[in-house]
Amino acid sequence: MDLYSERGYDVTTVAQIAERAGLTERTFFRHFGDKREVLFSGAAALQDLLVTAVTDAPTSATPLEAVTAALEAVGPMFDERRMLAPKRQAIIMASVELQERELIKLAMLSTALADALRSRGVADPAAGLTGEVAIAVFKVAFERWVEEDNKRDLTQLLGETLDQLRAVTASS
Amino acid sequence: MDLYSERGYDVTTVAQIAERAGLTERTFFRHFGDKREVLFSGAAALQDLLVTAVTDAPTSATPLEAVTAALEAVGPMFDERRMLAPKRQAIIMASVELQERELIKLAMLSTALADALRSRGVADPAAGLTGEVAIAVFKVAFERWVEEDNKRDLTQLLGETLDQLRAVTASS
DNA sequence: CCATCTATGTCAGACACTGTCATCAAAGGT
DNA sequence: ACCTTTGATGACAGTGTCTGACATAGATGG
Repeated sequence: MDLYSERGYDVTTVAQIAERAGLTERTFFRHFGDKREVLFSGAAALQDLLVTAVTDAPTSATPLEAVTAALEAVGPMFDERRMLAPKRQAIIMASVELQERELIKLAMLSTALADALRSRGVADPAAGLTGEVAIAVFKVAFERWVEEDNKRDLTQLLGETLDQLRAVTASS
Repeated sequence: MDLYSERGYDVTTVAQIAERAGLTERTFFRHFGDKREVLFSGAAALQDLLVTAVTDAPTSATPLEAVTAALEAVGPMFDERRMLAPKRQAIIMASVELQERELIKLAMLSTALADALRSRGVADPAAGLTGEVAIAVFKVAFERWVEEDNKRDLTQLLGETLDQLRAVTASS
């Protein structure tokens, strides 16, 4: 991450990363599938958090309420690391390649949420849609959080964005 | 696309594509930014269609109604080419690389929609959120359309998915 | 008839990533 | 203590993507 910040993602070679880490280029690729994956290794933990929150939501909760609980669960995780997240995000925003990786990770979160909802008995068009919508809310809230320099908690912004969602989709 | 279908995306080299097209490898990269872009050159037209639909929506339309009009506008475009779309989608679904490219194209559509909404005077959290939600609806409807082997029109499925969206996000 | 522009070919090279084999150290069983 | 096995690393060669630089040919336009 230091190298990506200093010189930029696309101009730093894997050889340079390996050198600074005191390893071989080959060894780097044994730890990470590719050059981008270094920045996304934490995605698995995030997914676990989301899925267990949905699974543990009360049976009476609607699909939207279940994913709302999941979003509330991940908020604090980011609020704690509010120092690292913006630096990481700046790197990602400077590279299309990295944005692609970020998007597919978010898509994986969406399908994981949808699967968790199906395990709760949610029918199929609704499950997939709710997963997508939850990630949409996360994306928008996270973007604002970074733009505002973390002046407000991500948790709070997630709540506001969920309110906005209900307002926007309210049948007129 | 023929080569990608026959042998698979990742095992076909650009040299093979260039040979079948009667060109040089170098020339291929002058026409397409990379190996994946061949399958996504039509995204620009799709974006234009969406944006103009939002722009041309009546001033009285709510943000959600405006993007609904946009989705209704792109439906027929896919229903016409219902022969080509599944083949293309099968190729994409078989390759993570291609899915990444697809996701970033969809994300670009989302931001284009959001920009068009802002031009209509929609405030900022709502504009971005509505763009994301519209793309979420498109993704879910499109997935069903392909799964069902185009038995129903995409236009119809988009309408149903929008209904599902309102049902799912209805305040309880 | 010349100038200019555009598309293409040719070549060399950087870099990401993979397969393969060798090496070395830690772990564990007898 | 000795052997075996396992896991992590290094060394090395090779393929494929993508880029930069230069040359060439055909089309276009004055």
